[in-house]
Amino acid sequence: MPQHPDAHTLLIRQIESVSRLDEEDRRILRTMPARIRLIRENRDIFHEGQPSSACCVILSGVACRYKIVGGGRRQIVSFHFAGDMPDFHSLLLERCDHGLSVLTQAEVAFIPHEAIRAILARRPSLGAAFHRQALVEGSIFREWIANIGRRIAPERVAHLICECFERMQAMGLVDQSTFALPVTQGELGDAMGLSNVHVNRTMQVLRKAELVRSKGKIHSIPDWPKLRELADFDAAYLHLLPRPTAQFVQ
Amino acid sequence: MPQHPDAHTLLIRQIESVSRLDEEDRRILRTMPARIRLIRENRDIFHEGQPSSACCVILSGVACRYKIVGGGRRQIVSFHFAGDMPDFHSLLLERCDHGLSVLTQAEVAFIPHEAIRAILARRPSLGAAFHRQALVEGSIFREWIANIGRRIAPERVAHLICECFERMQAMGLVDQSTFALPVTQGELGDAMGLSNVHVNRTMQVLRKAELVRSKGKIHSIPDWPKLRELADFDAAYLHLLPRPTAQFVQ
DNA sequence: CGACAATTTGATCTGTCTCAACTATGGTGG
DNA sequence: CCACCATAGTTGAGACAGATCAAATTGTCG
Repeated sequence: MPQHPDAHTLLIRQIESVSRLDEEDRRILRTMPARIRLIRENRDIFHEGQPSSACCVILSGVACRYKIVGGGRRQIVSFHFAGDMPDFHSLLLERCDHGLSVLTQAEVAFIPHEAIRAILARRPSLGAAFHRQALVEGSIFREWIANIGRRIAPERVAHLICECFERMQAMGLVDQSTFALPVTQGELGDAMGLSNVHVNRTMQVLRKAELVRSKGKIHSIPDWPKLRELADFDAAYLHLLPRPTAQFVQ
Repeated sequence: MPQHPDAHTLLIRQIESVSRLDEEDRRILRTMPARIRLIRENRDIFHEGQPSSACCVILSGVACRYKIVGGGRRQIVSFHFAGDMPDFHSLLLERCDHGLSVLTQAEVAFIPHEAIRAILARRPSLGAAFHRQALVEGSIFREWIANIGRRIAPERVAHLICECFERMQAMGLVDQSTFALPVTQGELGDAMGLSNVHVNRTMQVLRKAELVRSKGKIHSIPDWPKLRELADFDAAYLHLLPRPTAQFVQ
């Protein structure tokens, strides 16, 4: 299964989708030790309240952060793909206010806090890069708030699809207009504040309008401008850097 | 009107509600130049897309960040009170993806980016404090996502009230169980993804249940445990430090 | 006192949820 | 290779939370 670049390459690629690094930054990032673990579908990487002594990097598969609100309802607050470090915050915040779990089988690398602290102390430019990551993450959260608060279901689902597409594209996880989003409709619903049933009906609408074509969990977007328009999607909030020299050939 | 501590004191108080600073940190923060402006009700401090060369600190009044989604619907993504610096991100992110406006007349201090960059370069501990701020902000955003996505109106409104209460209390803006939230019901609705009408009806429910008592925009909470329970509110996500030695006497 | 904004009330409409059944689909063991 | 099972997707019917529209009432402030 490990048919993908190593942990450091993925992490660096992800950071560089948003921040500029120089050769020395990359070199130092590569000095961090990483322990790899394979995690089975639907397992938690950590759960709410749990302290931790390492940050993780998703190498393959999809993870999500979620909160459980009164009555056991679940809200997914973010999705994470290869290269993402969903729990940098554990380095600076003691109590974790949410869970992190894996929606598909996934490989995950763990980097000890001390290793990260060490490189941050040594290289302020990396501190700034991680700080920028946190700010971009905040920006994405704001967009989700607007999406859930003020958009009706079709726009909302379309918007999420656009976001996943753009983020995965930045990581080289998209082939043409086709990408894998191995997430059930129920999970999509938990992310968008909708029921699984309504996500299903909404997806049908999008498919009938030829805005999305799906077989199983592989989706393709035949008409990006039209989807984008329906979704009211503007990628600016992702703060992606213009693609470097454009070769993500692994 | 300026019946409040100065910009630096407020900013320091706010940072210290979440991060530990030492004497030297505080001293250095006080060296930053701040230009004060009085901003009239409902004016923008900046709007989406606008670049900026200073960060602002709210000294009095209430500000909010908002996004406009297709069709002109507005979503407020955060409220800001005295001491808050709602646009630290402008230091590290070029394009701003949202607007910042003032809901009441407000005094706002502007601190030039260079001044902030200078102190961050000089004092890594302050960099970490601002980084922590960003992470806490992210945590609050996540809670808003869960609140809007998965809670029904009464819980949702109650939760927002709890959050404002706690945050304002941490800044010494609460008297007993009474605090001023000078925000219209329409604005509350824009923050919670509800209509003004429905906020109105929901507030009536809360009042009838004796969970909130309001005269105008002054609210008090007669039974905190009960409100907290209805709201499913757990302040952990605010990551507030245990109140220092407890004297916020200005 | 007048004017304007905010709150409140009523009536109606609609998006989305819930519940429940049914149908694909993919993985597993015989 | 197929039968079986569990999981996810799909469909239908009914209920309800919350939106919308419009009017009336209550501040609030010059």
